[in-house]
Amino acid sequence: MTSYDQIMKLALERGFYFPSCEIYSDAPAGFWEYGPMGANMKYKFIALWRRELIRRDSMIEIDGSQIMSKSVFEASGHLLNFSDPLVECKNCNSIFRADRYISEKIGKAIPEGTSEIAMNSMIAENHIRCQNCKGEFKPVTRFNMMFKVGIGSSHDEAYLRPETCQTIFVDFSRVFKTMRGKLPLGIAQIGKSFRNEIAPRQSLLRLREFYQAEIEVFCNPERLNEMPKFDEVRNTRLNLYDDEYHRDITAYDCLDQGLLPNKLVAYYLALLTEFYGKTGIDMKRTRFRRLADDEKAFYSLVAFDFEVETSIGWLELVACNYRADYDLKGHSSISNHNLEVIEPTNQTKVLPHVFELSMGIDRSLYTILEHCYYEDFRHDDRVVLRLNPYLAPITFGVLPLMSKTIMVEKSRAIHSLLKRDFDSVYDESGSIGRRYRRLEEIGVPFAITIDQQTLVDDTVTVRYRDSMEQERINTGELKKFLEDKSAVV
RNA sequence: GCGACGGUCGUCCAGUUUGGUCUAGGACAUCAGAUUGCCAAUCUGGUAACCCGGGUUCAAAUCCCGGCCGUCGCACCA
Repeated sequence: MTSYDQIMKLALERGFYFPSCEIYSDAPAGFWEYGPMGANMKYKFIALWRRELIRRDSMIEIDGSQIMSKSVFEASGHLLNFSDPLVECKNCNSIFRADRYISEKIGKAIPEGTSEIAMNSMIAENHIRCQNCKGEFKPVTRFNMMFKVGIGSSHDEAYLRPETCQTIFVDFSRVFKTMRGKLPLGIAQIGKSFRNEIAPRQSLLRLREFYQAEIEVFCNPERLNEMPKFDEVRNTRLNLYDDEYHRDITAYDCLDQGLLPNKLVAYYLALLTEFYGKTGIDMKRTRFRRLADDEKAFYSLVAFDFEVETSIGWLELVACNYRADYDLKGHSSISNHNLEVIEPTNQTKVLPHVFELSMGIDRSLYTILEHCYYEDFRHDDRVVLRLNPYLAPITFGVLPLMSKTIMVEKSRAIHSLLKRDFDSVYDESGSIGRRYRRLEEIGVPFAITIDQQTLVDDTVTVRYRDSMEQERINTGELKKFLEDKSAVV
């Protein structure tokens, strides 16, 4: 069984995630639910993200609408660019990407933005037919990956946002003013985005409805190397990959050797590296890959994907795009609002540029599960999810050594003292060994066991998931003990 | 979206070839009880499934058609 299958099995059996609407046979692909364990883990992942990125860098966070008006996506370019021209064979229904197919057949490049009409004439003039069955093609159509929705009784045209950042851009002016912003400023958002993928696959890795955590750093393009806080991360080590690997190289050296364009970009890539280092992902299996021009999104000037190696290959977790003034310029022009801000040092107006860190939460959670999954062949092949305590969906379990004794009553009392401060479970069912194994499998880092001695001196044992070692703790000190042990370090 | 293959308890699998013996079987998991009392012990009992819709037939998990989902390949992935 591959690692992906093992994680899938664990997710289904233990309530991390499972298909949406699964009791109905018309449940569409690409929609998944987080069960109790997955939802808890997601909350903790977000808490870590806030701590290590938002608070650390003094960013500000908003929470915007998922449905946005048509004009937003005219301005953002998604109505035009976020779609593919397709041709379909009348005979065998094969579907091809129209521009690429024509260009392949006539040996000439088809420019972006070529109209459907023009492409239809090219097909006719060059007698292009289906390569599978020689059938004729239906007229070229466009498939837009945004979900269209109708608002109100008149069904006014609007769309589910295909990326969370568009709300940040349209809110930028008000947020910047009301929060007394100064460049560079990170504005962040966590939420759902929606893309009508043609073929969603692999559970959490390619969804039609998914969580993003996006950070848009607004900056003055003239001052990308004025970053005093860069010194905090100058020795942070990154893995870069362009034509060749540059492993374990400090942020400072990346700049020095011209591998990264400026201090602002280097600073945020380093910050992101430090964040992911705390998630339990094996950083030796990660890299920032610089994208070639033909791989980049239409709005991106320079792009680095933060990728991680998993059982199904390299997986993109974060897209880091230098979007320049693409978005603010577009929104400014379509909305007729001036989105420039004042640069305080010389009182000049500037339209900020944007460097974006666009993180896929679902993919990140999957990767954490996979990298933390461990089969301990020295102890009955036990399965241990070695999650960092601050990301574990459950922090501890309370277990009476024996059921049907006064230990049960004592255990419940101890659980009551702690359950409001932590995510926890109480379990008296089955042998003590079986209960430890159940907790290990869902990554519970600590097991508190109430035994004979507890009744005598009010101490309990705390068992560590990974080492299986135990230590005795006074019940009065448990809360502090657990807080200390599950703190982010 | 195309093509190939597949879909049976929470999970994995048997049964489908050759329709009836399937009131659908097993393992693990889970629940209750007994027993034990610090690392998946044992025993007893229980809960629990034929992806959905239509068709053929005296009879469908099994054959046929359509849909949905999954895996892989192609294409797609702003």
